[in-house]
Amino acid sequence: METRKLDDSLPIPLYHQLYEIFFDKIEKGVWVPGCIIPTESELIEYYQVSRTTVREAINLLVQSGYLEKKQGRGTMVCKPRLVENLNKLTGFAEEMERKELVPSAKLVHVDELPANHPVAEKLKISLEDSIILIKRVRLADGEPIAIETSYWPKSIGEHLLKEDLESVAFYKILEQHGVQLLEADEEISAVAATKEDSFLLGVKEQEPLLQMERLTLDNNRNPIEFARTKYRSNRYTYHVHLKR
Amino acid sequence: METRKLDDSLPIPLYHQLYEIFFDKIEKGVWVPGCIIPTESELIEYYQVSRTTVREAINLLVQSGYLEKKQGRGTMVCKPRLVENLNKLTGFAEEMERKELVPSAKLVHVDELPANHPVAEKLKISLEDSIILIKRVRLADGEPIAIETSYWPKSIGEHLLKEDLESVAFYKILEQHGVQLLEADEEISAVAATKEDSFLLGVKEQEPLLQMERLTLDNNRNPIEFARTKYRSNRYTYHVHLKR
DNA sequence: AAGTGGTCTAGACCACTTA
DNA sequence: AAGTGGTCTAGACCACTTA
Repeated sequence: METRKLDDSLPIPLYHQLYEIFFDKIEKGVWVPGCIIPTESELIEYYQVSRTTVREAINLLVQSGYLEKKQGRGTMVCKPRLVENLNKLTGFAEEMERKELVPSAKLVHVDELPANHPVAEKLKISLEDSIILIKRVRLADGEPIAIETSYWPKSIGEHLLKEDLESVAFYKILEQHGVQLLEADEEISAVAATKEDSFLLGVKEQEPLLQMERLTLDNNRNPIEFARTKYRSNRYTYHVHLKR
Repeated sequence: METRKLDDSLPIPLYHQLYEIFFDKIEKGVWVPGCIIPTESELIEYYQVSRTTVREAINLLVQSGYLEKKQGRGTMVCKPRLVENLNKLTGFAEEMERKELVPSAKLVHVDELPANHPVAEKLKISLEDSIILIKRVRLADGEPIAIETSYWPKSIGEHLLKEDLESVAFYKILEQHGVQLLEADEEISAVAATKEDSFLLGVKEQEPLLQMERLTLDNNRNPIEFARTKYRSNRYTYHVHLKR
């Protein structure tokens, strides 16, 4: 039996106190995912409040995805959301760790490019500056998943070149050097595997690959990275969560 | 003066009819961004409904970011969000209109499938129910861009079948019938064009296409659509905005 | 002081699901 | 047929903003 009750004297609205009580029950597993919670009538009776108050509390939990209502059937506790890390700016390594795969990298090529290179414009590189290119094959549990070609302003890229480029999560390194990532825009398309792609990834030539071009900005909205990553489509799917 | 009124005989809830009226006023600029809309009392008086009904309608618009309430002051129309069209759940037609292209559709196939079809599980279809399949080629400025195969629970799909399937934005139709879209999850991958794809889109066989599989949920988190859309990758790029 | 939206009650009839 | 949540009404008192 539940002991916690509502307190009319608090400045917190009753429906919000109820919301917290319900939230606790879900968190603590008193209300088990997949099960029907008590009916509105029962909650009204038990907590001695009006239907409006019960419904407001429940609606808050429906909106945040903890409960699901079904007319005629009842109100159910949702299974905990599996992901919700979606739409977050992460690097390959972080993403694979989330999926409980072991990320690694095989270095293909490093270069320093002059400021007249096509990507200089995206990176807003000044004419005296130059660009660091790092091309790697990315693996998960030892299996090649993607080819990642990243371009960095020299001031940023220098931090990376001091590290072991085969074992490194670039974004974590940069954050350790005080580079604060803010956001990124990506363009996603489908491309055919070139001869080199097919060699590096072990796929057939012309096989469809998922290509992602990303421009990443720091907290001052200065570009710090342009990257083109081509994924083996049968090994990697891109997830997006959209709201109306 | 406004002429449009509520119709008690419709199967659409009053608060939803009110929501549509208010939505129109915002869309058409009758209620100007930054201005305070009529008070709850005035709306109650004018539309002859209860406060609950007015508040439910307004809350829908607050939730979708069109209105902003302030206790003691009133309810204000929000300034239109500049961008943030990214990561928003829109249909093909809405998306093309935003890009100032003229969207259209060519119907390929319509069908009713039994509840033992593989997508029934995604749509949480009960065994007595069935599934409406609508397959269309989507065009922008008359040029084929994508093949869209959508699956709907019969109760939802029926609304669509009454419409001209070649000229229609499905999501808008559904919203007119009181179906509130909430969110969607998408999986994006690259696939090779099949023989049929190549015929419908006018591309070579095996050419890489960008494939998007979307499961759309309504406000009660019930699935209302599963859709698989294959885009010509040279004509369409998917944009994503990520935050750290 | 007057007017706004915020919270809350008590009640009614309905559509939908389940037994 | 009984029980669920969905919709709707009429009313009350409150906290907050503005004049």
